[in-house]
Amino acid sequence: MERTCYNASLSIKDVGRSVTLIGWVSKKRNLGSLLFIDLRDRSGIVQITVKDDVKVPDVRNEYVLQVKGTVSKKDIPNPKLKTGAIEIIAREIIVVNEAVTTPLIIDDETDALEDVRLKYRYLDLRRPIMQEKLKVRSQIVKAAHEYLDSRDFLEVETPILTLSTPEGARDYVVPSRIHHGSFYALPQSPQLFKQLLMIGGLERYYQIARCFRDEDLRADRQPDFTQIDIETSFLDEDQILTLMEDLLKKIFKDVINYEISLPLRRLSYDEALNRFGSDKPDTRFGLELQDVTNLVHKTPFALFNQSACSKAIVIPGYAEGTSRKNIDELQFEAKKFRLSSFIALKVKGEHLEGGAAKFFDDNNAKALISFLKAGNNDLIIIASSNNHDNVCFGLGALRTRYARELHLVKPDTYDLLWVVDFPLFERDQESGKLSPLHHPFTRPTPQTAQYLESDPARVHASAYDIVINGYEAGGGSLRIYDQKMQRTIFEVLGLSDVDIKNKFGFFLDAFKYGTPPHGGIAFGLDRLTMILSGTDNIRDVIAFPKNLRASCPMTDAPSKIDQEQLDELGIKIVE
RNA sequence: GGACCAGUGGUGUAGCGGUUAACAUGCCUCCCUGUCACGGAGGAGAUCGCGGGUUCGAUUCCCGUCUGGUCCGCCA
Repeated sequence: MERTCYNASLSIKDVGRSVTLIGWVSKKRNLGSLLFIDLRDRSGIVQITVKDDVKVPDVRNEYVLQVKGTVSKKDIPNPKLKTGAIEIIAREIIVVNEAVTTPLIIDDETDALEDVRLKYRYLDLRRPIMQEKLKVRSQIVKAAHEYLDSRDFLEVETPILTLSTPEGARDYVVPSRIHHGSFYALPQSPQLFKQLLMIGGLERYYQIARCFRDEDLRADRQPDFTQIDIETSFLDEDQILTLMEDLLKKIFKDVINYEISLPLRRLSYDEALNRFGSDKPDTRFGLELQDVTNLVHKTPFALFNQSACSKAIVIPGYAEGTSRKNIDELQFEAKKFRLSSFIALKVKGEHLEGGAAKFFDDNNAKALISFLKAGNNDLIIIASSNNHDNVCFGLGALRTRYARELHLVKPDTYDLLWVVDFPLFERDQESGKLSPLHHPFTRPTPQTAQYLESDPARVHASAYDIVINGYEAGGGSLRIYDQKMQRTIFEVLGLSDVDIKNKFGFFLDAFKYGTPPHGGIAFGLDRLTMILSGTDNIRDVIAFPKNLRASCPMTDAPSKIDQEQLDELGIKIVE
C-alpha cells in the first residue's frame, strides 16, 4: 500500500509536503462541517483535519484509513502530541477496513482489567504503552546480539523436544506418537545442551532460549519464558562476570540510555541474607537487618533468651499511627514467611512501648535503642527463632513490604549487584534431604570441594546471581568438568546408579573426552524487560502470556484433544 | 495444596435487606468551522458470576461453587 512515512516522523519541517498516511482511527472530533481525526500508527498519532469540501466516508474508531493530504502548521500547537505542531489537511480519505466497537478503550489509560485485555490481546497490543514494552524487549535482544557477536559468541539453537530429567521443576511433557508410552519434555533450560556445546568445542555460545517449567505462576513468573543463555569455555569467574557486566552496561545504555558504573558490587550470599534478609536484596533503601541476639538475651522474655538468633529492623517514624490492628495484620503476613511471630516495640524517647516493652528494664531499653540508632517514634521489629535463615528471610520480607509502603525507593533508579559465594546445597527443612541451591552441575569452590562427601553442607559453589532492583535477573556458575566429581554430586544428592545412568548417562559419558573447564549464565529476558520498562507484571512484557492458572484467555489453551488424536498417541484420559 | 481480595450495562466503578439499580466512559441519532479528554440535546444498553439457604422480600446476609488477581508452598 502506498504510504509516504510514519505519522510521528512528520514535523514542522514537513509543512507543505504532500503525504499519504496509513493508520487506525484513534479518536474523532466532529464539529459539523469540520472533522478532526487522530490517526494512530506504530509511531504515534497525528491529527487529520477534514474540511467540508472533502467527501468523508463513514469513519469510526479503529477503522483503518489511508489518508492523502498536505502537512500544515497549526495555529495553536498541541504540546501533548509529538506531532502537535502540525496537522494534515486531508485531500482524500479511503477506508481500508472497518471495525466494530472494541471491548476495551485503546489508549494508555485503558480502564479494562487484565483478563479482558488478555482475551483481546491483539487490541491491547495496539496501545502505545504496550508497544513500547515490546520495543524495549526487542532492543534488549538486539543489544545482546550485537555485544555477544562482537565477543565471538556463536548463536546455537538447542532442542525444544528433549529428555525429561528428574529434580528441578516439573516438566512440560509431550507424548510420542511413534513411541507409545514415551514422552519428550520441553527444556526447563538448555543447561545440558550448552555444556555439551562446550564439550563440542564451540567455546562461546549464546541463545535467546525458550524455557518451560510447569510450576505455579506469579506476577513475575510464566510457565513459558525466555532466557538470554550464555556459556563459555576456559574463563574463570572474574572473567565471566566482567564480560557480563559489559553486556549489562551496553543493554542499559542502548535501551534506556542509563550509565551503570562498573565493576558491580559483589555481596556474598551470607552477607545478603544477614543484612537484607534475601538472596536477591534490593539495596536501594536501608532498613537493614541488625543482629540483636546478645542484647535481647539479657531480658527475661523466653522467646528472646531461648532463641539462638534475634534480629531487628527499625522502621523510621512508624510508631505513630501503628495500631494493634496493624501489628496483627503484619503478624499474619509474617507467618507466610515462616516467621511464627515477631515483637514490635515503639520508641518513645528513651523508652519502649508495646506488649514486650515490659521485658526491657531502663538499661536494656537504652542499650537496644542506642545500638539500633533508633529515634523517637521509630518502630522496632524483632524476630527471634532458633532457625537463623527463617529469621532473616522473614524480616527481609517485612523490610521490602515497608519500603513499598513508605515509598523508600525512588522511581527510575537501578541497583545492580552480584550475589556470590552461595552454598552448594540446601537442606529441606522437613525431609532433611539435600538439594542443589543452583543446579547439580555447579562447580564447588576449590577451597571447599574437599568436604563434598564428609560435610556437604559446608561446600560452597562457584555461582553468581545478578540482582537488579530486588529481582533475580539472572544466574550462573562455573560448571563441573570432571566426570568423577559430577558423579559424586549426583550420589550426594541421593540419585541411584540406575537414575544416573538413565538420566545423565550420555552426559557423564561426554566428560571423558577432554571436557574444557566452562561456565556461563542465563539472564531472564522477561524480567530484564520488566525492570527496563518499569512494570512489575511479567504479562506486560510478553505479547501473548498465560494467566495465573497457566491458560491463555485468548486461545483458551490448553484444550481437550479429540479421540482420534488420543488413540494415535496411545493415551487414555482418566476422568 | 493453602491464605486473602474481587466479580453489578461494552468497559471501569458506586450502591445496598424493599432503589425506576447510580456514575463515568464507550456506543447510537441530531446540532455545531478550530477541536485536541471538543461541546450541546436526546437515546439504547444490566436476568447485579452461578447454585443453594435465611427472610414477607436478597444484587445486598450466610454456605457452596466457578472465574480473575496478589501472596505462601513450589520454581534443580
